Amino acid sequence: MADPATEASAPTGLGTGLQRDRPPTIRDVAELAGVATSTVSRALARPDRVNPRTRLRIEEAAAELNYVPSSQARGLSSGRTNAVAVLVPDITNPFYFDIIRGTQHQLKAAGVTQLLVDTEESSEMELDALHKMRKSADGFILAASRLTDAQLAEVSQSQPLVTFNRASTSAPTVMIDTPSAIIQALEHLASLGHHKVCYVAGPPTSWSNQMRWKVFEEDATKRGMEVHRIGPYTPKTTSGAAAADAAVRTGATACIVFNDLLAIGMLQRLQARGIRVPADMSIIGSDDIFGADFCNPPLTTISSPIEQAGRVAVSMLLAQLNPLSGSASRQLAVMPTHLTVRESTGPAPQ
Amino acid sequence: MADPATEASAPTGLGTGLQRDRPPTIRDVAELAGVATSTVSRALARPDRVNPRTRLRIEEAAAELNYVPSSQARGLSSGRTNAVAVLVPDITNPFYFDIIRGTQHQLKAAGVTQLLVDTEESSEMELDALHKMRKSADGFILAASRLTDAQLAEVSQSQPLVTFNRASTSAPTVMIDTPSAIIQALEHLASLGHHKVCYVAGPPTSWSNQMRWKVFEEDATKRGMEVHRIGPYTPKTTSGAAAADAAVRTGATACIVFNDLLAIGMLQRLQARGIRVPADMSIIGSDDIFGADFCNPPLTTISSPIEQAGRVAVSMLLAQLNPLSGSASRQLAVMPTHLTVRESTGPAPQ
DNA sequence: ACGAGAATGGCAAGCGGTTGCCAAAAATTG
DNA sequence: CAATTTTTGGCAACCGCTTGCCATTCTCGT
Repeated sequence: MADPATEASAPTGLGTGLQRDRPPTIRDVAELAGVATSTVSRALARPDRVNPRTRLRIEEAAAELNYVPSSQARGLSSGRTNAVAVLVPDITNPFYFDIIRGTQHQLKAAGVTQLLVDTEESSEMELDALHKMRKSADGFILAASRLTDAQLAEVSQSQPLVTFNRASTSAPTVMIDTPSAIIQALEHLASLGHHKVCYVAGPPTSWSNQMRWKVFEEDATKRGMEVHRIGPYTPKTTSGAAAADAAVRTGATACIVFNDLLAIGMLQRLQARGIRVPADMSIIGSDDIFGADFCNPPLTTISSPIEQAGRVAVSMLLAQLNPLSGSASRQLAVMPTHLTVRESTGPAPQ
Repeated sequence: MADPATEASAPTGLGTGLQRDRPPTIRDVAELAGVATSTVSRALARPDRVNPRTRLRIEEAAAELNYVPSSQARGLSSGRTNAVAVLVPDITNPFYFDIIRGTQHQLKAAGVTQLLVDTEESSEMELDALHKMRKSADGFILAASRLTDAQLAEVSQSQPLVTFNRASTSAPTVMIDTPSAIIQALEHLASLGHHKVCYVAGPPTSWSNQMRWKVFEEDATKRGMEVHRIGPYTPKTTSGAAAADAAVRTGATACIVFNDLLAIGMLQRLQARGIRVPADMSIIGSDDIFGADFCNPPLTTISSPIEQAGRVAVSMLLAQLNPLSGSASRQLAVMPTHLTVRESTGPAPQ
């Protein structure tokens, strides 16, 4: 610019030009540093595209003005939003808190904003969010998606996403090694002498629920156990009572329960009814949520690094967003599981 | 525009112009509806500023194109972002889950996006987030803010915010009625014959911690009780062990604990040490978090409608953002508390 | 010392909306 | 039926930043 106004810039403010009335823009920085806005922009985005000396000047100017770029404007022109939406079926469920924690952590590390959405176990809300936010998020993480394969395939075509605990051929996925987990659990029960086992089912639309049942049935049958199944139940502690009653009625001596929430609810009901756990009935939960270690009795459950899963999901998504040269990004991550034996399982009665 | 291109618009797409290659903009809608972009914008924002017939045409066009306005662009030009940031000290803490749930719920109802931030109990991170996000959020909800009064005052000057569980004269606040809660708890203990009571303190920077202690000391002294105080402890179950040991050492027969997390941790430790609760020692927690009802023994605790508090906070913030004519917005909401007596409290020993 | 190529930085055209201002059209009034 | 007021809708200037393209300026090689 021709204006030599470089230093006579702030008759309004007090002191060094801080405390303008209006938040500083890139233009203010440019002016203070005596360069063009484009240069400022580049200095901030690709520091090596600019002379170190200039960059320094710009950085000082930015610091002095206390400049913060507008993510809005940046997004508008660049097309990126620097935000990722995390869709969970139920904010209320402690299980998802772990994954939220994981994603939050990793996203923050990458300087990306997390947009948290509760889809209320509904595929419609899920689709809706996916649609409405397509412009405000660069990518999505779908935890325990309720979408059909077809929907998932379609959606994943138009926007980067990774699914968690929901197999998909169309999008990168991070999964919990459920089959192994169920087998470990059955092995544990078998070793305790249980012959009649019952699967307490969760939401029918849950992929992992289906998966668990499938493996359960296969493996338990293979072991020559008497197999029962009850449910579906809403995965909340409040559904535990009904589940407990139904479980008792099957005559099974051990239950593998869709998740810990439901399992804890069952524990409460069984205790209320005077049915001793594990003396009369063994209970195995799944997820090892907060509380599983201090409920009464402490719950034997299938543990896995959920929080880490969240982090991995983010990594996979970010890899998809900024494809690095060379290495194709991973399409599938399987998180290991292990059985955490506590006090809700014991030898079969008799 | 003079171009009579109104209907020859989509030689690229298939069928009715859906499925363009590029997401439709307001311009596409305008063209399809045969109006100016400004009209489309108004039709969507202030429907009564536009002729019902025109509006209908526009809505149809928008629907056909599957148009979703870009929040980025909208934000850029309007200055509003339609997002609110919720800052919590620790995502890991179930207490905050409840409030997050509440804010999430109410924000969604208002069509506002929630930006969740974990400040890791640090005032620096809090300030930083406040600063960095000032452009990307219309307002802030600070849960259990760690800022000093001065910082809070300064920040609240430049951006709309409401604090939760942190008194402030400079910003609207929603609080838990702690004094009443503590008094109820002490009353309960007194009625059970306890004379030696101990306050188990949480983070020194926590305003509510200070508040609780103050009321505790006053009221317990007034009742002629022997008052002890231990801590500070990190409000996590893992700190419970140390807290339990220290508590035992004071000789107190009952503890009021900063929060449930810590209380549950203490319960575990006491059990491990063979100290019976409540026979040997009574424990009262605070917050009634998930798990307080099924830990062992179930925890007597101070309950309050946390989730509702989150909703109220959002309402107060939104009222601040869209000042309705007339009614000045509320500056303070105090959520009621009550003691939920479960099994961790009982008669004093002897 | 001269010319080629690399490094640096400016120009300006957007990105997709919003909104103040104004003109045309419609409704109301005398 | 003309004059006036109210609606309705278009124009165009931004909002703050990014980026393709091009003009300078540096660096070197010879």
